Amino acid sequence: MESTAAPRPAPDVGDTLVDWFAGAARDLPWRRPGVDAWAVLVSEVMLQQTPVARVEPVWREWVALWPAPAALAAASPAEVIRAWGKLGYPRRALRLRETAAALVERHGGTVPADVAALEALPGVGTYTARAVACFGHGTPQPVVDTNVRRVVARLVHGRAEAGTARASDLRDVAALAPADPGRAVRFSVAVMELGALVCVAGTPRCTACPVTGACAWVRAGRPPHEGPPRRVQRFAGTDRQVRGRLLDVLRAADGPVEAARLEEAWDDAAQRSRCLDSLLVDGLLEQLPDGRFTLPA
DNA sequence: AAAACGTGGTA
DNA sequence: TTACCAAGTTT
Repeated sequence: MESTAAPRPAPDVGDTLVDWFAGAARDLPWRRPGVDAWAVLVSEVMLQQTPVARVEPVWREWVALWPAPAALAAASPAEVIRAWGKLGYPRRALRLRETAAALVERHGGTVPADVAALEALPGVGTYTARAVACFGHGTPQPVVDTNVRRVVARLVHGRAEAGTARASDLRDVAALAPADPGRAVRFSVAVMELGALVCVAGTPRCTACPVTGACAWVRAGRPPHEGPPRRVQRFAGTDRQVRGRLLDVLRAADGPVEAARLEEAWDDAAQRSRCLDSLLVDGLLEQLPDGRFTLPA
């Protein structure tokens, strides 16, 4: 016992974040009460590398069209690819449909809460599996996405940027989580939200941060990133752009299209042909006996 | 383990 | 205008 005024113990970081989240959280549709694990799974897959603002309208459409795994499993690839719109990485749409079929076959048309069972689903990796268990089923799970890796890098390790994903990230967030299960669940979203709104990649808003007093990076004087700059992947001129253009033609068309129509989408014949092939291999496209191309029925 | 995989908003 | 970057997964 100190005889003088003891310094007030720093409030627990986990609890502080949960309390901050209560007032600062965005009102996102998949966070509303009554949203089931399937709808959460759909949102998580759509949110893989795609910003919230673009996901919202498409997510509403999907959960209205296909409110359960069985409904999506019964849809055709063509319907699913069209409904995916321009969210990007359309293989996600196909995999989500495959996941729906797997849920019907292996889990009675329901979404399991077990992380290993979730990770066994196509297009569901370590992040998504934990996110679905945690946010979809209310099972406390440490969750590590790009936001969390950045928050951990700064708050815990005092580094400006997260490097490549490390196995220790999971342990690092888990160490901050409140013991109470309900609060632990909210903590997992709260850390992501902090990374999305405050501890952002560009210019972090440390003055608005609820845990700036506990931040190792701030304490170190916000040192800049050391090491090689992370290079951003090019897009213009890549096969990704060509595939996007090609698929865009098919999505817009009412039915099968002539090969000539696709030639207008990209000049380089060799690249166009290569991309057409890869789209066929991926099951995003189909070629009819008459040579025309179509979305897979 | 690096690279592929879409798209569009923002600084 | 270019460059960064957004709730990753797969090969």
